[in-house]
This record gives sequence, structure tokens and C-alpha cells, in this order.
Amino acid sequence: MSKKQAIIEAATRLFSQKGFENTSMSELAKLSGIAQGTIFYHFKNKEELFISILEEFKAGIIDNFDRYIGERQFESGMEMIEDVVSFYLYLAGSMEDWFILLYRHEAYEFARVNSVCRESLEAIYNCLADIFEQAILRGKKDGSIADVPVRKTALILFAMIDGIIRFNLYELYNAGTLYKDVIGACRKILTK
Amino acid sequence: MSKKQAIIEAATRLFSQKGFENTSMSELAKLSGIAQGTIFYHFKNKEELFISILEEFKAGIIDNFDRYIGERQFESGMEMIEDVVSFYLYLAGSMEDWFILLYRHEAYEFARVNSVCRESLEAIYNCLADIFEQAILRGKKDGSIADVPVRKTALILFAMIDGIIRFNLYELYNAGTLYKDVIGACRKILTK
DNA sequence: TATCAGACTGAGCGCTCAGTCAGGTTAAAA
DNA sequence: TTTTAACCTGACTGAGCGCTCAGTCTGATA
Repeated sequence: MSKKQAIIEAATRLFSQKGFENTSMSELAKLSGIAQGTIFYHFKNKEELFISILEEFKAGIIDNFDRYIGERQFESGMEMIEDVVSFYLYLAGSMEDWFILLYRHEAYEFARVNSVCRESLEAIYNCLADIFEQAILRGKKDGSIADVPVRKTALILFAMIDGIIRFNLYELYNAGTLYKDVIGACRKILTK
Repeated sequence: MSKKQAIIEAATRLFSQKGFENTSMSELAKLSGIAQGTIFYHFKNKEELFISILEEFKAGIIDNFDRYIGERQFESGMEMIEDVVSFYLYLAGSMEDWFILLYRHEAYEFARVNSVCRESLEAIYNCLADIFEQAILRGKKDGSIADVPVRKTALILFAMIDGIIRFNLYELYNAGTLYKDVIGACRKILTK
């Protein structure tokens, strides 16, 4: 693994566990076994390192969903919703460090002043919202989903999953035990 | 208003807007028009100031819901759900600074090492989850709500509202326009 | 062998920060 | 009037921060 990649991986872990401000570059250097100067050789400053991590996350999540949707055959729109929700919940677990980063406030603060950051965040959210929309549209066509407002319903489902993932990451209420019930709730919202 | 209260109010605004780490005590002193030393006279350190704010929020939100539930007559469990959700969404807007604080990661980090902080957070979340539970129980008795698992369904509703509020506070997708649809989704989850 | 570019290093600089302290002010009690 | 204690002040401190920079190392090129 290149030193640059090692820096990104260590920084992802530290930023998600301790936050941007609470992670010092000297600590990051020590943990990754790389000299402090090297970090600034690869990244202009601390903020640019953060943005790079966010861009990797963006690429990773979009790629994951593209492959999942591409490989998979869904019987109906409703089934697509169920499978996508399951996959989303699974991803949130397996990419935990990245998702915690997404729930920290820092990214949204950078997004206000940094267009690359803003675009990455938008891409991540739109990727997710769009998939819900596609599934609902398909379900409305094939009759597996009721005649609901597409965009609004997609966002509500998205917000619900988002809330569950937050509860889970923050270790509130063992939200991990709710996964089946969440899918049941989705189905209820979408049936006639 | 006492100086102590002035400090708390200015700190609430700063911590929620800029975050705990990004708010300096000298800035807080300047903004509240109070000498830096005075802040440390009233609060042992920066962290204790944060905890005091969280305790005020806890008291405030519990008080608000107690009064709302106490004053209000609900026709049925289902109506109670609808009204409580509306009130919750309203509160999240009118107590915006406090809610942003609740969505920042900082509080959960302090909670890991500080029991007062942990208890305040638990009290806030349990207050909200319990209300949903009460309403569902009542609805199951009076027949307005289907025979759903009480705790799990309460948490799913809670997570959904939580997600919507987060989207709204982070200015994603104009989530404020979804309020009516959210209540509709709640009703669908709860009807037979 | 000499030259060179790019990767890498870590001591150290300038600065900001949370927290301290010596002392001033106020107001009520003696 | 004097005493006392609570309240308040802001200049100051040392620790820790992000970042720089002069210089080393390595492997390819001439």
C-alpha cells in the first residue's frame, strides 16, 4: 500500500472516531507510521485530506450501489425497495467509519465553503435518494406499489433508514434488531 | 438576566453553530459581553459548560412534552401519534439550536466518559421514545392502531422523525415540505 | 560516475487555545 | 463604618496545534 493510501485509511479511522478537530496531524502521523511532513507532501492541508476522504467515500458508495443494482434482478419495484434497504443497512455496517463521518457535522460545514465537498455530499445523497425513486417508479408501473407521490415518498423512506442507521451507529436502542421491522414499515408505506 | 444565564445562551448558539471544538472561550466571552474569567468562575471548564447546556435542553424538552401531553385531550391513540409528531417537528424548529447540538457528534463522545452527559442524553431520547410507545399502546386499546409490536414500532416512527429533522436541519431536500406526508406515513405504518 | 527529480523526514516556528491568578467591585451583614 | 464573601475582570501562561522547510534518501537517466 502506498503511503498516501495509508494516510487516507488512518485518517478515515481517526476522523470518524475522534472528529476532525480532535485529530491532530502528529497523532495521525504516529498512528500511520509516517512522518508528519509526508502528510503535507501529499495533501495541501488538513482540510484537503478530509475532502479526499469524502471523495473516496462518494466513489465507494456509488460504485457499490451501481454494482448491486447492475448484478441484481428484481421481481418487482417492491422487491427492489426491500433489497435496496437491506443492502443499504448492510453497507452502513460494513463501511461504518465512512458513515460515521457522514453523520458528523463537519462535512456539512466544509460543504458551505468548499464546492468539492458540497458536490461529494450531494452525489452521495442523490445516489441514495434516486435509487428509492427508481424503485418506487418501477413498483407503480408493475402494480406492486400504490400510487404515492414518488419523490416525497422516496425521501421519507430515505429519512427513515437514515434515522435507523444513526440510532445504530450512535448505539441507541439496539437499532440493529429493527432491520426486519424497518422493511415491514417500508412495505406498509408503499402498499395500497 | 444573570451573567451565568447569558453565558449559557451565547454558548448554546455558538456550540450549535460552530461546534464545541471550533468555539473558543475568548470568542464566547466577547460575544456574551462577559470577561473570560467569569465563565470559568461559573463553570469549572469548557466541558462542564457543555454539559450544563445539555441539562437545560433535557429539562426544556421534557417540560415541553409534559405540558403538551398534560393540556391536550386526544380522541384516540392514532390522533395522539399525529399530534405528537406535529408537535415534535414544531419543537425541532423552535428549539433549533438545541436540536442541532443533539445531532452533532460531540455530545455522544462526552457521554462515553461523562455520566451526567450520558444520563441527559438517555433522558431526552427516552422521553421521546416513551411518548410514541404510550400513544401506540393507547391506540391498540381503543382500536385506532393495529396490533403491532409496541416498542419496535415506536422506535421506527422515532427514527423516521429523527431522520426528517436531520434532513431539515442540514438543509437537505427541503425536508420541511414533507411534514404532512410524514404524518401520512406514520398512519400507514400503524393502520390495520 | 554524475546528475536529477520526487518521495520522504522531523525539528521547529508562529499562533491559538483553555484555563489561571492577582486583584477590583458590589452589596449585605456586623 | 468596617468586614466579609460572592462576583467579576482581563492580562497572562504553557501546552499543543497546523504547517514549513532545509535537507536526506532512492532509483532512474545520461
